[in-house]
Amino acid sequence: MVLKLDKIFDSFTKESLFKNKFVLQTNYTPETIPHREKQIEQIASILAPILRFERTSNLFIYGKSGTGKTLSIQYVKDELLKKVKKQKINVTIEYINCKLKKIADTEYRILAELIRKLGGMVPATGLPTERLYNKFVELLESKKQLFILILDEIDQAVKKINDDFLYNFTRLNSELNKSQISIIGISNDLNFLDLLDPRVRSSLGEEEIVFPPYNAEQLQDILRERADAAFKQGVIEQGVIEKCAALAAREHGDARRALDMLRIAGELAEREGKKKVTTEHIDKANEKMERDKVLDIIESGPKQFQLVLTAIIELDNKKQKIFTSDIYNTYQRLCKEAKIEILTQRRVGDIIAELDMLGLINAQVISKGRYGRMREIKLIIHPSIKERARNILYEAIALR
DNA sequence: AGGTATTCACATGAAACTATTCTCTGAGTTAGG
DNA sequence: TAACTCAGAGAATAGTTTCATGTGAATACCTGT
Repeated sequence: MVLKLDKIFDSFTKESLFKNKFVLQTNYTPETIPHREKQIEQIASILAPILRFERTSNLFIYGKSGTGKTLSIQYVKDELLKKVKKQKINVTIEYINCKLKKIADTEYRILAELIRKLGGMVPATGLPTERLYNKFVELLESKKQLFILILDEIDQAVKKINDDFLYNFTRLNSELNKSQISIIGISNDLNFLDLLDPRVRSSLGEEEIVFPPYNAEQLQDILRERADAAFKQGVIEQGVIEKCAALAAREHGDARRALDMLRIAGELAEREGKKKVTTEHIDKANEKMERDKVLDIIESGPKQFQLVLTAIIELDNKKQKIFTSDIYNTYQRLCKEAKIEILTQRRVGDIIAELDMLGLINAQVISKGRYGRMREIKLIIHPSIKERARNILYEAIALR
C-alpha cells in the first residue's frame, strides 16, 4: 500500500510536464484569439456606437460549439468596458448563459439572474414573472444607461421556454425612457432564427455574424499557441498537435474539445510518469473523454432514464434491430422487477429522444409501410464501456 | 401494369395535471401601552 | 394598537399523463388495357 502511494506521490513530486495548466482549462481567456480577427472586428464595429452613447443594433451570432463565439464576445466586451470606463459613460454589459441549469434556463430565472447582477435581490420562486420585469425595468431606469444583454445559447432557452420571452425583451425598449437595451443572441443552431416568430426574428437579427468551424490547420495554430504556454519546452512529441487537431476537426472543429483533449493527454502522460506527451496519449485522452461522458450520464441520470437505458442495453445484447415497442416491453418488465412505477409509452418515447440527444443511442424514425412507423434504435456506447455501464445501471436500479 | 387509397404503429404536439417549493396577503392572535 | 403568527392563495418548475393529430411507405384495392 505504502509502496503504491509512494509511486503516485512520486509522479507528482517529479517535475510536472505542465508549465501552466490553467491555460488549457475551459474557463481560461487567452489574450489573442487566432483566426477570429474578422469576427471580432465585426462585433466591435457593431457595438462601437455605445462609445458615443448610442444604442447599438441587436446582434445575432451563430456558430457550432467550440468555434470561439463566447470567447470573442467576452473579449470585445472586456475591451469595450475598458474604453467605457475611461470615458465615464453609463454602459452595462451583462453576459448570461441560458443553458446553465437552475440558474438561467427559464424566463423567470434569466430575469432573476439579471436583476441579481444589477444588484437587486429576488427570490428563486413564488413571484409572478411580470413582477420581475417591472423590477428589471425599474433597475434599468434608476439611472440613464445603455444596457447590452448577451444571451448565450438562446436556442436552448427558446426550445425550453417559448419564444415569447425574446419578444418581451425586444419590446422592452418601448417601456424604457431613460435607458436603452440591446440584445446579443448567441446560438449553436444555425437554423435557429427560422424557428422564431417573424417579429422577433427581424428585431433580433438586425445584424448577424457567422462563426465558421475551425479547420485542422487553424486548430493546430490554436493548440500550438496554448501548448507553448501550458507545457514545458519539448514535452510535446512530434505529431501530437496535428493528431489532436485532426480529431477535433472531425467533430465540426470544436476547439474547446481539442484543448480539453490536449490537457487530458498531458495529465495522462504525467500520471504514467512519462516525460513526453505522445500521440498514444491523445488516443487515450479521446477515449477517456468519451467514457467519462457516457458514464457520467449513466450514473447521474434520473432512474427512469436508467431503466430505459438498461432495457436498451439488454436488448442490444441479443438483437441487432431495436424498435420502440421492444424497448417499452422490456422497460415495463424491468419496472415490475424493480418495483418502480411504469411510465406511459409517450413519455418513454421522449426519454428515448433525449438519450439520442445525449449521444448514448442513435435513434432514427423509419417507416415500415403497412407495418407502421417507429424508431430504430442503436446503442452507440463503446463495447468496453458497455459492460461497466450495465453493472452500474443494475446496481442503481436495485438500490433504488 | 399502374395508380390510388388504406392502414399500421408509432411519432409528435399541446394542454393539463401533480407535487414541491416558495412568496405574499390578510385574518386572527398576542402583548404591550 | 403595533407586532406577530399562520393558513390559504397564487407562482414557478419538473416530470408526467391525456388527448389529439401527423406521417412514410408497404400493401390492398381499383381501373382500364
